[in-house]
Amino acid sequence: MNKPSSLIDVARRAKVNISTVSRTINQTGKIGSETQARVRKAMRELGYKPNRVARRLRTRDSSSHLLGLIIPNIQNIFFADLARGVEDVAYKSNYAVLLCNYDEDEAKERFYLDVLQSESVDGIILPPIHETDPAVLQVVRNGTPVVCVDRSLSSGNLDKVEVDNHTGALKAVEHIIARGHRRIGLIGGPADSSTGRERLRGYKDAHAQAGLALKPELIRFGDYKQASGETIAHELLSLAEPPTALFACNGLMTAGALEAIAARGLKMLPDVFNPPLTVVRQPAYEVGKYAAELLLKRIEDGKRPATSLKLMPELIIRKSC
Amino acid sequence: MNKPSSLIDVARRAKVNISTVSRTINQTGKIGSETQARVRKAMRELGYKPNRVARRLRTRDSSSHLLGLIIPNIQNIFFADLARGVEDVAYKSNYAVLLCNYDEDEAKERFYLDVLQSESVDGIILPPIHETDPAVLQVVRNGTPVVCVDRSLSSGNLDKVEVDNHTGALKAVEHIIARGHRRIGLIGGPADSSTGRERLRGYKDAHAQAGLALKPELIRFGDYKQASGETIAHELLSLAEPPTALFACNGLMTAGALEAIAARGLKMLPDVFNPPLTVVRQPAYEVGKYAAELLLKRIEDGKRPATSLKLMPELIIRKSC
DNA sequence: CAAATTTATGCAAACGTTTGCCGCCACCTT
DNA sequence: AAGGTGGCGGCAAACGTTTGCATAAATTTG
Repeated sequence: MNKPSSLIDVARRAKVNISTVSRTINQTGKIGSETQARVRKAMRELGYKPNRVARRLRTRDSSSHLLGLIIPNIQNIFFADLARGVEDVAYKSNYAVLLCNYDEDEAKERFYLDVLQSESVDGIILPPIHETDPAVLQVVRNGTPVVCVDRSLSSGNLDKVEVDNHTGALKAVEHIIARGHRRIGLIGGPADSSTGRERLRGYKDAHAQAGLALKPELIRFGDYKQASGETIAHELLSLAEPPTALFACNGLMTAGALEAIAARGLKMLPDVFNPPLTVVRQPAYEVGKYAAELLLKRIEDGKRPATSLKLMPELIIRKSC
Repeated sequence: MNKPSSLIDVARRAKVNISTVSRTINQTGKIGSETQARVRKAMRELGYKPNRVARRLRTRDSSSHLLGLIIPNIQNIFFADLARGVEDVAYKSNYAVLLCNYDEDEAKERFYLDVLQSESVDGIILPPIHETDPAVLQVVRNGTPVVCVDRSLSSGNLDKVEVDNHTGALKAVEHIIARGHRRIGLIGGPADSSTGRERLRGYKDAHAQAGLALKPELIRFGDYKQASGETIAHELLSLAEPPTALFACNGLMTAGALEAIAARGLKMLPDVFNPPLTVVRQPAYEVGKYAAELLLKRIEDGKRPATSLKLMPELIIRKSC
């Protein structure tokens, strides 16, 4: 219950002014070495810990050592990995991370953007809710450094780090084709998401490269949630001429599709339909890591040109399930 | 780049003193309704957002509207779910959550405890690194509300919410026994973790209840990581008289065990060894939710008696893999 | 050796709130 | 008519820092 010691306590004990203490801590200004030693000793004896809140209030520009991370849902492994990447580089630079889940809910996103600004975070990392997100643009206009991840913002040239979804899908479908499949079902992402569109493009390009015609009945769009993967898989497998392989556009829909396959598995001869499970590993941790690095650089130098990173996903080829 | 408006700006525009504005916002003190209306109008017009940092600096006691959450690793689904539970109730009460991953590293834990105190969080939720965690006790002594989750702290009667690991393991092993298994391999948690010990006790009690003798060679301890699950599963399956079922003490070790089984699956006749995959679902989200609720209550009333919740895990019975 | 410069430290304002205290006004009560 | 009461709102201090400016001492310079 004893309240923590402040600069004043340290100053009193070291018989100096508080500004001297502040300057020894921050290594700013000229302070004699013997004075510094005395101050340090006092700090040690009192167990002094600087108050980040006061510091944050005082210094408008950077140095608040706090980052904001706004993501749809931490329960999604992609964002958990991403968050971990952010947190790791933040920790290395003595930054803490304020985590916000916004559930693709614009009201929640706005609330958190307000909170983060109100907390004077040094910068914010987030996947914009859609390509022209006015709330985010407002924040950028306020001068808060922002790095976009996963998705991007059409206007405003911001730092961003994305995954090359087109190439990822392309390689995956190429691989499926190479394994001899000719009828590949697509469980796509929402048509209005950039990630969904890019993956669709990869699917189509792979077909084009192989000289394979697209079969419209094999192409369906879900909403990135498990249930839709299951539904669509059922639909596809119920076709008169079902696909011999499926390409699902994210992890949750893949899980749903596997449920569907398992449910039908009993009724089907295993070799009639034995889908090879190959996954496109999103470099989520790396996305977070690079985003945080970019953000820290921008915090240090607000004038540097915006850089845009595109990370390549990895194709992981597994045996059939 | 325009700096945000402050109480002063609002006060000027509404032609009142800043204290009047503050009091209208916080609904404290007596302010006439027409004055309030004028103030609100000014706030709206200026797009005023209160500065949480200044507020936090000023008010030592509670009302900083910030919670700290320190967990081993957000990539662990258990903690991701827990974090989500915390965040959801925090959001409902207009709190934000500062997330810290400490990786079971004491230095990191100390760093983050310092940061959280330095940020004047209203309270902290964490699984203590071990049962007598001096750093955490120090924080408690400083008067910061703390709620323990998952594991508990031996001394200091704190609010805590845990999972009933003993019953969970007991029910799971009972279920396995009921399915006719007599040789059940245990892939246990670390012997020095309370969760590991409790689950071991459940395993043993289930055997005792069924009048089954324990076979020491079937009981092995891992470290809750995937690799150890795989290694131990291989060991167990290599025994002259292998177990007919396995009970792994957490999700990652289960995954490792499944890898091992899959790797051997080709060489084994499927009906010789066909482990039923039944899982004990930890109510992680609920743990986080209740912990946050407890914490908010304690923030409101520091004198309330410490309450201790024990949540029951759910046995989810699946078909064999 | 006086003047100019550098070095080391103190002083006090500012960041944006909250809040105890005081005063004003209007309305009752004797 | 004098005093009391209560509603309303202003004044200013405080929270713990950082930092521009002033100043004293020490050092270099001409």
